[in-house]
Amino acid sequence: MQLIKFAAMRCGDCPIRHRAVCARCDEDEFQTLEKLKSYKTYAAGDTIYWRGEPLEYVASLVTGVAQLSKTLEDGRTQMVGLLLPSDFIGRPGREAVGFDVIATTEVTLCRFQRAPFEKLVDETPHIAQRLMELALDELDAARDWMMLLGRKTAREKIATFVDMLVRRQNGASPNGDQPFELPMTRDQIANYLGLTLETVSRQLNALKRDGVIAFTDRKHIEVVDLAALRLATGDDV
Amino acid sequence: MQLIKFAAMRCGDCPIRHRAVCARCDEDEFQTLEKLKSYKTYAAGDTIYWRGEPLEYVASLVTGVAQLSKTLEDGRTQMVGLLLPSDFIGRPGREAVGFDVIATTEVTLCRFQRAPFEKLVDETPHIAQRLMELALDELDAARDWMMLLGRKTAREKIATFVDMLVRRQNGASPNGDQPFELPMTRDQIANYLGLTLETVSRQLNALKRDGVIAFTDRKHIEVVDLAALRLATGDDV
DNA sequence: TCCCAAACTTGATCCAGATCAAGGAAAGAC
DNA sequence: GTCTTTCCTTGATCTGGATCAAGTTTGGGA
Repeated sequence: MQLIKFAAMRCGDCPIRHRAVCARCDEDEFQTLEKLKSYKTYAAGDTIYWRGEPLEYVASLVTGVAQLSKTLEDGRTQMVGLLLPSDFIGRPGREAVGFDVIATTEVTLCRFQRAPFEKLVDETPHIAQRLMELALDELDAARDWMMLLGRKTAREKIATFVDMLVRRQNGASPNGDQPFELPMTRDQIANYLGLTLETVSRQLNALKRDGVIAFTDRKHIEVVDLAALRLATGDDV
Repeated sequence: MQLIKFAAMRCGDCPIRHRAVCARCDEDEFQTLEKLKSYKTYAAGDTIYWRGEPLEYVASLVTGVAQLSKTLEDGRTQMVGLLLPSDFIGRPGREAVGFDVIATTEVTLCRFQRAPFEKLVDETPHIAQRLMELALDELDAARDWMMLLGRKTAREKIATFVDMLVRRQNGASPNGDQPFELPMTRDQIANYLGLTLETVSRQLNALKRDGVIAFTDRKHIEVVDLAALRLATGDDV
């Protein structure tokens, strides 16, 4: 179990140290955080927070993938956010969240109790600023997603999704054509893109037939023609 | 021309004084803002900022309605935000915006040059906190919009849109069945909801036929049956 | 007052993606 | 190993909303 490994980890060794909410903290501030933090691991499929539930902890996502999901009265669901390592859950001044937070894969969080964390935010401009940046990044991502959901075709949606994973997983690497992981099932992808799982399956296979991508296995994709993929997103350059 | 009227306005008399970015400012802070601010009015249809253009000013929207719009390579467009009075344009640490900002109706902005404003934000926790709150409100709205764009039917989209306008225009009033303004054309509504203008027209008239709403004229709607309207949004309670 | 352009409505037809349906492959469980 | 369940693929059909195509209303300008 990973819990033990993380329980002993010091902030200085943390894999998300330079991207998370604590990115700009100095040694003193880390000392405070060390005392406040606790790790917790969730299995794939576990609900981390229920919509409307009072938020006892805020947290950084250390490893794994989690999703923010909304549900309509009749059960239709839509993912409204995807959390990757270094993303933050919970906001200053918000007692609850307006969506369910669900572990997509196994997930480890670095958690802080909300009340003491908010006190820390008030006293630490570094952290408040970083929190603002993270919120603005999410807002930009949400707006791109609105464009995708409102106006893109199924093929464009899939291409955009694959392109996003390439960018986030390969980081700065130029045009990494090494295989990368699809961290979600077809059903979850459909939920993210406002499609059905059948359409996701068909469009992924269409991109493969057209020589844009290739599968290693069902969960691993390789981009064969990055230019074609970018073109297929429909985005303006 | 309204310019003259606004040019002379003091912050204390401002209609958006208690909701805008300056909501929690004290008398001293207002003195600083008075020196920094300038008003500017745009005609309906004018572009206030172009996507990617360096942002010389940040601003609060004082009167009117503006839209944030994204465009795909082939010209399809999607609104990704709607700015109503007291909403803020431009973010600390962002040099440019990722969308066009367009005046939907005639719009008056209260503008601040970006550099001195950012300096002020750094020195004034009130303003930084308020800016964070505004960003988080926009993020919540964006997420509701993602649900709408990804999973709602045309009728649900229209009902949700009308419901939102009722809530924002009637403010706290219980179930205001006085007529209210549709601040946009059918085409703009379509762009907001990820529909076509024909579908917007058909669904608005369907809601009228079903006795949910009534038209005073093409730009003014009255909610006849608020419970039916809320039901038609498809939202969970 | 009349004209014109923009905004809106309404009808007919089409199609992308949903829905319905039936197997097939992979990954745990025992 | 084999059983079971979950995940994925593929095919057939259906449908909500897009698209195409006329009109109609409205309001602003000369």
